[in-house]
Amino acid sequence: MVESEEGDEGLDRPLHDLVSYRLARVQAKLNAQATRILKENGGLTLVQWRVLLMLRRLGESSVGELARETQFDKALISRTVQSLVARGLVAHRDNEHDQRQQLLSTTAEGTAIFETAAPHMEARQKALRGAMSEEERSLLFDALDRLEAAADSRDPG
Amino acid sequence: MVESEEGDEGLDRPLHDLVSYRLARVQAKLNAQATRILKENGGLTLVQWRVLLMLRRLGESSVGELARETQFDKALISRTVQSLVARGLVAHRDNEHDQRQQLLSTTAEGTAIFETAAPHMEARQKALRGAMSEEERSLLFDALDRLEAAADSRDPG
DNA sequence: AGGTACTTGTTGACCCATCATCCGAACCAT
DNA sequence: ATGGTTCGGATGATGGGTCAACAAGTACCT
Repeated sequence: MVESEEGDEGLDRPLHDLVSYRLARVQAKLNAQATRILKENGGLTLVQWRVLLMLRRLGESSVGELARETQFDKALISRTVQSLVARGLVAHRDNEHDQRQQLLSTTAEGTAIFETAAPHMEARQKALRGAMSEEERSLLFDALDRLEAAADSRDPG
Repeated sequence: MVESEEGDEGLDRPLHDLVSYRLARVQAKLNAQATRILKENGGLTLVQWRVLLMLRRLGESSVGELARETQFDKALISRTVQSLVARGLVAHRDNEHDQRQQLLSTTAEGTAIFETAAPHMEARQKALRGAMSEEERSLLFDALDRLEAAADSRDPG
């Protein structure tokens, strides 16, 4: 049932020893921090921010493209784009080659809001990178890769 | 506007280089994995699982205690406990010393469901730990600590 | 006792996130 | 062209997660 030496391998460990728990905690905090920064500097939500960021990188793109690139659910992107259009931060025009999709782009106002938030988000990203050395970050990313792989396996046992 | 040497310090990096983004991705996957395992083995949600786990560790406890120990919001715990009571997995009795709180404990059925899920969750936890060496894990945890600290600072610039 | 402040838990509102489903458009067979 | 399949996107439902407001209980203080 369990390897002979470790009766409390999993569930009786203190929470701060559990990988998944620690990651969840840190991620929640990072998320909260980003959310707060965005709220205070332009009033974007995190997903709205990511969409604007991605539009800025890709130029005119469709909902599907944004979903793929941001790795967010297409339903989430669809709703977020609607909110951005409603706020006048994103414009859409028909794609004459495919009536199913609309091509999205940021408006001048969208760019303005983006640029309100951008320096703060850049500073944050820089601070996060600064919390580790190059070596550590590469090690961290490596470990994350392996965790991600472990999370993908269907039966972890 | 930006430090002289690094025009693309933050926002133009590919997403997989962004710490917050990577963590979010991995955490989402781990979460999805745990959610799936629990759904298929007893039908608990992740929060319900954590509550049952904590009750098993702490014995009879209040909503507030559970919130503190799991580090979840008390509102979330409150609602989760309600769902567990509705399903008959958790029992409550009045605390005669403090009329505000009820003391919660798992029922026999709650324990049974917990034990259905437990081996799978243990195996998962073990697999996650196994994805790294002791050294790497300690390094990872260290890095996470610093990220957490960075996330706590109010202005990251 | 009465007043005040703090604690405990519930509720409502809101956003994030995922899943299933549905619809119209597009593509592709025969 | 017509029928089937796939694709792009929208929508509804559900649960996670946070925050603010609130009611009731408790504690303290005089």
